[in-house]
Amino acid sequence: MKIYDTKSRELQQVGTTHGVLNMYCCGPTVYRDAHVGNLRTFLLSDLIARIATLEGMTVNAVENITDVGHMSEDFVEHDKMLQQASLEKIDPFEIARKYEERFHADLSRLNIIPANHYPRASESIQLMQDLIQKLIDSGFAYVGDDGSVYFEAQKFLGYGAISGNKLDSLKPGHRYEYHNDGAKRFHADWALWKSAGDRTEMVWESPWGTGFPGWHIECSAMSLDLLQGHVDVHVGGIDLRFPHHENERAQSNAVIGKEAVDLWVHGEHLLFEGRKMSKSSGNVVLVEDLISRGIDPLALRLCFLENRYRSQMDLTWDSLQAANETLARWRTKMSTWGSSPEITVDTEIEAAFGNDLDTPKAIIRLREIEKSALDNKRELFMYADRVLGLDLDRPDVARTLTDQMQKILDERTKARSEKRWADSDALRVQLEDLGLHIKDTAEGQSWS
RNA sequence: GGUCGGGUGGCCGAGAGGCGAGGCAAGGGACUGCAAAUCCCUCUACACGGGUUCAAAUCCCGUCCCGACCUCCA
Repeated sequence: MKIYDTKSRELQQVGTTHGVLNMYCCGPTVYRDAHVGNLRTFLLSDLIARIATLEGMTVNAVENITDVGHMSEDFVEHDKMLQQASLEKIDPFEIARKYEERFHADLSRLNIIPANHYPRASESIQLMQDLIQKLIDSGFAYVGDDGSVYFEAQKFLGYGAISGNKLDSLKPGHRYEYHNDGAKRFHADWALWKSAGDRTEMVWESPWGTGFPGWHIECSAMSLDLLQGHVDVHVGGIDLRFPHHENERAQSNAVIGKEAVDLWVHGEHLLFEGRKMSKSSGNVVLVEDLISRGIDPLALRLCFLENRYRSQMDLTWDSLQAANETLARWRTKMSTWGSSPEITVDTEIEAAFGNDLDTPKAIIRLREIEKSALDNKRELFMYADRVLGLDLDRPDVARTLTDQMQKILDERTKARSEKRWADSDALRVQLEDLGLHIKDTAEGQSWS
């Protein structure tokens, strides 16, 4: 399979190390629920893993859980984990565990296959300290007079290769208020270890005093450790391209003396009703919100798959509704096409998957197959679903009827047999108001 | 100011020099007691101005507009 690499800005063949595809994905920060935009990125790593598996590779996927650190890059008092903890009046670690659990539940509702490892930043402190020490020893990092340890950006040649930013053109304080506190030697230097200051929660002892890790170091530490020093594919949201991935690359490469990551893959952002989904825009949508509107979470997955992962996509309630109906129609048709669990490879779909995850094309092909006269539609759909993960072979769930529903259904059967159409129509409206879909056929009415 | 990516029919969205993707919505038809579901049909576009070419939505130049990132973010 080929995929677009942000660093080289072209399609690259996905490779393996000793026969295993080592993939690292920047995971969630667990101080709140992941919204559907966050989930789009995690779907991206799921797609890569599924396609690689389908192509016969073995996948070793790591996704970190950020439960400490990075939200306080510049303002200690604004640490989001600690803020949320004081808001919910529980221990910050409990907050982290709570939202981590909910994160896994959301992944499962979107049929995202779990990664092999979910390392927590808070449990990788020693790894990070080891890495920081190595960076100090090799002259890439220094201890500031504020007790924090900083990475010296200018020491790493090639800084900016992923984002295209150059150190010279990074203006200090272009969008944020730059505090020259004197500890950093250069404005683009970043903290590897932050001095605790007044903080008493989520802090650790270190050779440089009590403190907590900077945001970027956790990904270097965990990926180098769990993936034996080499990442074949590194996944994350487009916003992480700079500074997070730029800094991560500098740290990792400085430690191992070579390129730690082969391919950098970035997922574009999700807009909702025309605007970037974010807390500040007030348009955050959770998986819960879909469910409460009667939309199958896998309809969201279908919406995502109908758009290229590298394009910003505008999600709307209309598109979710349309996907929900398409999904229902496909499942109904699948059940009329038999019950075989067999798959048949469709070469067009196979090629689309291998060509930079062209799931939109795969879905177009699926619609074509749906309307065709082929007699192995089910097998072709089953094949596509290995990657699409839409549970296309899920049987219709039998609805449980309430006594009231059963009573109205019985009345309507009677009315229909007596050709009292006005009564029949009125009863149908009643049933529909109760949430049933009524179909009248030659054999009588059916409901779902 | 720097770095990315865009502007395609009522809407969403592929395509990347020549055969008008597809979906949603809408309208018409078949089916139905009427519906629903399903199936069939219909409509049609490439931001603007130049240029290259036998041929441009696609390439080149210019203009306008939009979004993202530039030290919080998936």
